[in-house]
Amino acid sequence: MPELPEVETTVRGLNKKVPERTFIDVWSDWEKIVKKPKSFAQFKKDIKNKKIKKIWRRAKNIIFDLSDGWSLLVHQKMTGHLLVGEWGLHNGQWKPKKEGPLSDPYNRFLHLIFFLDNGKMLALSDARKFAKAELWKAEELLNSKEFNSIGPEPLDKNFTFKKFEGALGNKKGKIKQVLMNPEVIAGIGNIYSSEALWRARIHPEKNVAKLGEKELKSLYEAIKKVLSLAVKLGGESFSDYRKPDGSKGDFDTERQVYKREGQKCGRCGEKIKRIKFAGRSAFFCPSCQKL
DNA sequence: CGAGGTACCTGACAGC
DNA sequence: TGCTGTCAGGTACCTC
Repeated sequence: MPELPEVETTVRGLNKKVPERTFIDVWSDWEKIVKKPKSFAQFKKDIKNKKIKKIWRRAKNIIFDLSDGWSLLVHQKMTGHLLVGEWGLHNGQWKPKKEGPLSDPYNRFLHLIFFLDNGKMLALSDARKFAKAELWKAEELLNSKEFNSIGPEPLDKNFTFKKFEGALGNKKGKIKQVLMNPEVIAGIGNIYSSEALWRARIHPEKNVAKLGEKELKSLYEAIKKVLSLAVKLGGESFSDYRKPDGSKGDFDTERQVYKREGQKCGRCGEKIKRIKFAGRSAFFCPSCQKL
């Protein structure tokens, strides 16, 4: 699933394509994907004729500011991604109208499609159906508990080292797990936590309380660097994630440890290891990242 | 409160 | 070929 760089890439792509467009209709073969309002029929009714103003994100949530003070929130979760293009229905299957990036097999799991007033469509492809869409009154969303419990944005200008230290605060537990907690810092998931820790030469299982000032500083820098590099490259597409035009992101060349078990560390040549804790895989170099 | 497990789902792939 | 098991980018919720 997309992490911060992939979500940011999606937002930037959408902002080039859909502002000023109006929703004409919505289709779904998995109505449960809409969590708010509870009834899909109501969702359909509510979103009709709403105009898209701009798209932004908070953590991994994508928010469409709509006319009349409404907001559409989409979370892509593990395998979801938003696409803009044109599809046609053939024997119950949506097929892209033109050959190209949208024909990529990972783009074929369309479960929610918004029809726009220019003939194009905004579609959510999601193999695992974990993604969600919610329609909010903008003010209600901004004041919601879930929205306000999200940690600071690591690419914000005001995300200072002090703020980073403050976010980690007196957290206990393994650093990788803490980095992935959305209430601590926004947007970091399994890939970029592993990648940042490799760059900072910190073992993923190191206890937060045992990190020295120097380690914290290099981790802070590593997080900002790896995330902004990934944004610049349009994110990671080794699996399901695709940009809004259906094409792949280019972070793959920079991937040092994630999903590289058994391959050589780009720094010291040692074999990358995979361990499991907190129900997730962690990848690291046992020689560069010691406990 | 923290840690750990489960739930939500389906597809890709490895191994037999 | 086809079956089985493992793994998957997230996060909410439950229990101990």
